[in-house]
Amino acid sequence: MPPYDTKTRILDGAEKLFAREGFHNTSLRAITSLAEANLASVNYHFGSKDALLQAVIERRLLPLNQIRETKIREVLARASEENTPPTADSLLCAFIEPTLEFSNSSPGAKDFISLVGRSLSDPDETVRNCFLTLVLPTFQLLFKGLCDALPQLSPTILLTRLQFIMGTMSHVMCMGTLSALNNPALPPPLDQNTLIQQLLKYALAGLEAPE
Amino acid sequence: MPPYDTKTRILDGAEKLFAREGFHNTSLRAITSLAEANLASVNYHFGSKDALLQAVIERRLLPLNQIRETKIREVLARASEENTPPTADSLLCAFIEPTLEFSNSSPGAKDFISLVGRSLSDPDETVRNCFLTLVLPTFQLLFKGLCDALPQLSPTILLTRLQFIMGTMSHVMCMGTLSALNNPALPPPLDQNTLIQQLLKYALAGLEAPE
DNA sequence: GTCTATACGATGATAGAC
DNA sequence: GTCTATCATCGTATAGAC
Repeated sequence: MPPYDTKTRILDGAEKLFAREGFHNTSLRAITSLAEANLASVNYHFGSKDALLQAVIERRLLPLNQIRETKIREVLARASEENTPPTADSLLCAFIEPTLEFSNSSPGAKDFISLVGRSLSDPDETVRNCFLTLVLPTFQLLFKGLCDALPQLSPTILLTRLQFIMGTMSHVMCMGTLSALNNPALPPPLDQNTLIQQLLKYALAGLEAPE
Repeated sequence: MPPYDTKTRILDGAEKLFAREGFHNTSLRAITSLAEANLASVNYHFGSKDALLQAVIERRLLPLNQIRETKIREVLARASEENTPPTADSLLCAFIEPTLEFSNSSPGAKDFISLVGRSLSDPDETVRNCFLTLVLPTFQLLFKGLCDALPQLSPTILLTRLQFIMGTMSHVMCMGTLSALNNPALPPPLDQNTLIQQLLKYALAGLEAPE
């Protein structure tokens, strides 16, 4: 691996291996060997394997959520300017679309996306909380916006459906590296751009369904 | 643990621990100590830890899928009797509702459901394939029925949306044992029955959205 | 401050005695 | 069928070199 600093080399190696092999199936020895670093340097720089995962996720998710929040705030500002409620479509778009652009921005980002997709349903609470804590502010912003956009729906129902959408998203994000349903009896899968477009349409219809 | 046979005691213990602690965080020693069996008996009866997981999943998923398939075939038969296409609503219902009844049928079943929810997005391909192979026949039956129910949608789009629904379902199934989004700023979560009802409504709206 | 070498307890797996 | 003994590998901790 190129001669940038050890900490970054470890982060890059861990991101790749965690996403491809899973957190628990990736040994620190595999990471340090890929990153050309010493085994003990992980504990020196990050403290533990759990903390390394947290660092891997934070490095990319914080900027991504910042983009999402900016876009959501833009939608809210435009709506308040025109004195109309924001549309659910534009809000959902502001949350989902940056994921796609981000995923195409670098090779490591694609690995990262599927890693995040999995983190949401990881049995280890440490892993889940690491992810949930980071998205909660963005999630709440989106939720408040949607309450204005769809006042005919109760907040409880809205929150439930928003969680459904998170489930759908995390599943789609995982599927990036999955070769799962390639069955000859079934039609071939869509490319990633159309997939995200379809996801938006599906999620919006489910969100707006009458109560 | 009661004196039924070792194999079953191991299956029960593994089911509970896999679901609660996750597959990789559960040691064979923890399972055998809970099942009051010897460490080596796992490898004797099942061959490996992976194979044990497969056995745990198969034991419950095969009967569950049989119920699902029976219900789906009933819907298809009724429709063909009346010479009308089946409704997407009744098909989706036949697939999703048995999950709920099954989950309430025994304490072990509830653990099992969240275990299955996770298996779908497990980074380990062995784990995923173990699950996917078992649902594929049921999935294909459902898919064919939906092609008749919603002829205005192309099979590719239909399959994509069906995968979205699987993602949503697996997320909901996980959430059973998750204490994730309990935030004071957000409304409290729904009970499981209403949750499934809402899931059905959400999934149906997403499935039927215009193309 | 960074990094290395090395050691420790726990894990999944297996071979062979009973 | 069951158990004991043993093995390689895992995450982690620490002492000390640069």
